[in-house]
Amino acid sequence: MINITFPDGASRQFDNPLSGRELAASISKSLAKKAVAIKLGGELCDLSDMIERDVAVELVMREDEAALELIRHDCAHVMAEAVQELFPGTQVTIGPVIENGFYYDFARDEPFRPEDLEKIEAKMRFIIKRNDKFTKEVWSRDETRVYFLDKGEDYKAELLDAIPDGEDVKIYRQGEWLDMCRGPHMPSTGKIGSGFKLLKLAGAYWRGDSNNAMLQRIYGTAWASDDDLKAYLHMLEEAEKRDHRKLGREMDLFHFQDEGPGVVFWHPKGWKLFQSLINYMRRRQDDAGYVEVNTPQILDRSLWEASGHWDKYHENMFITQTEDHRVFALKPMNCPGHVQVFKNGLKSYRDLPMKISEFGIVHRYEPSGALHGLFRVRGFTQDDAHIFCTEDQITAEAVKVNDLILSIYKDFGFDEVIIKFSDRPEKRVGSDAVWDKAEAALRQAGEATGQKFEYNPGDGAFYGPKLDYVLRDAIGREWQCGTLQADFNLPERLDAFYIDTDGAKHRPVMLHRAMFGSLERFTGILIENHAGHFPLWLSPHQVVVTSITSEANDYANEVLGLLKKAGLQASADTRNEKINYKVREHSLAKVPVIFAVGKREIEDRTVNIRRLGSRDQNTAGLKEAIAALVVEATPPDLARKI
RNA sequence: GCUGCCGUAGCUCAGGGGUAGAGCACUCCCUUGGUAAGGGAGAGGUCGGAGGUUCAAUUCCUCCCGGCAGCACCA
Repeated sequence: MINITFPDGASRQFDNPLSGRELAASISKSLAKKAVAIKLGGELCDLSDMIERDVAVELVMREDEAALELIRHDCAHVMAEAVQELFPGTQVTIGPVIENGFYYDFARDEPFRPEDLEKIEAKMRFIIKRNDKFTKEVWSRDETRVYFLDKGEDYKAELLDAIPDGEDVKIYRQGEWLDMCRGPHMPSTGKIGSGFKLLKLAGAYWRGDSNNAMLQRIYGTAWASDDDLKAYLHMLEEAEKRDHRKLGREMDLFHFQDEGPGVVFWHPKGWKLFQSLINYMRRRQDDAGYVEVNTPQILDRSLWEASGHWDKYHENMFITQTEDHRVFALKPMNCPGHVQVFKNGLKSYRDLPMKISEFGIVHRYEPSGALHGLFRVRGFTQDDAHIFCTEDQITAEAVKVNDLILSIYKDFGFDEVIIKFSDRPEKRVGSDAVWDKAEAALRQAGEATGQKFEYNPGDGAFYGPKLDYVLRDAIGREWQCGTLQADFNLPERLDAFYIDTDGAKHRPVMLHRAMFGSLERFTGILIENHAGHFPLWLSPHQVVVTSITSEANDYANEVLGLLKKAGLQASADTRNEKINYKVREHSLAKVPVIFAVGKREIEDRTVNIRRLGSRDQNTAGLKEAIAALVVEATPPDLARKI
């Protein structure tokens, strides 16, 4: 007797094992038709799988959320068949489901061309229309190996060897074509429907290792319906519109040029925004007891050797040699410099914790392929700080850092923050005993914050474990910005010490921390998060006063003077253009507030106000309008103090 | 760094072995207009760089530089 329970709590008994399909049919014909898979004890399985034990089941319909990954996975198989049919001799490798779609990696000497995607897609639609049944078979290892090697599918044979002993080797057939696969799949290719599209071609290393051969990856997206596909493609277009590289140019914030790959030319407005971030952070850090320093851009090789950076990263450092053959490196990190500040002059336990901060400009020779607008650059500014403290102080200091980070993100409108704990990586400095201590201390500190955190094994810095702060932006993307790292190694390597109550030298612990991380990158994130529509306090160009006729030019300039006197970032547009033209231009430039002044406003000493994103206008007295903007433009931390 | 694609005016892009094109932006003139493009004229280019093939290269080939997508990397 087999006892099957359903999600609604109902249960049914069967005398003999039966398949999911039979179970569905036993309930209703239409259910059997609509079901595409079954969950057995929460695990997604083929409808053809036999139910042989007491289990909780859930039939999965094509429209169900759970079916989406099947649609995508099936789509990957169909794509692989289409590719092998169109391009004989191409080897298949792996084709997993990813967020919003799928990909399949192929091995083929000839590169695929962008126009091939259309042909492949057409072939896929043909295969889907043919509605081939997916059937599962279990093969022996030997016959599977012989089959794929015989077909010239060396990668598949290699994948076979990776399947753990005792696990079945499953083969899924669709018509004439078959693939070794973990499954599950829907009953037939026709269930995929038409809501899919091949998106892009890219190279990808076999098994994600850059020492291996490069395969060709084809990415696709797939959805339950054409409408869902359309919505997704529309979302992609919208995301493209907020691309900070595009907005940076349109809003005249910054530029890049060939002579400086990966380094930013900040324009006046972009720099204003950048300075707003620094000013804000400086106030927050001052309030939190940090002392700001500035340390050299270039330092002798020996210091980087001592810190361990040379050994780990010298290939990624900008190195310079002087006439006297001394080798200097542009700093890739601020920590060694801060240790020098700490070491200069004897420190007492009374000086701890000492929180040294710097808006440190660091340079890293990033691989050319990694560069990406402001998000990945070769020269950037960190809101870096190092807290020199005793082991006993770690928890309290970590909690303070945690609170500060969360408070700061909130001020920028990022309420959703994920925290990740990373422990020792393979490449590291320091003994295991020291790492044991550092990891335990940081983990305990993390727990003391009361925040939940995810575990991210092996991803720590080479000198210590870390807590990373990941924020979620307006369109759901995640950005790792803040970090808090416990370091027992660098103080040792660079011989930092303080005099404790016993009159003897002791090692301090260093907590490395950053909150924005890279100011450049954070600026890019803000641009994309707001799609260029900055809140007033961050906007580098807050108000433009437009004259409606040249008669109003003098008044416009007078208004401008008052705005500036009130500390607002403002300009006047007295050009000989129509108001429509000016409104359009400043709206496109994303100026948050447009004042329009004409005869009426001159007479009444008022301004007509139009806010970005609204077609409505309202008129207000000059003084009142400016006063209201001053309030709105006050940074959130200062507003709290008023 | 790797694979693929790309590089033409400030921007967005068309073109293509035989003296380089459009729209917007820019300059000047007309227009004084009440909330997302008023009209006209003008100026603007070593077609990313260096070699090569050719009577002739912006166009074809090679190398280099830079960008884009993904992979790898990210102290």
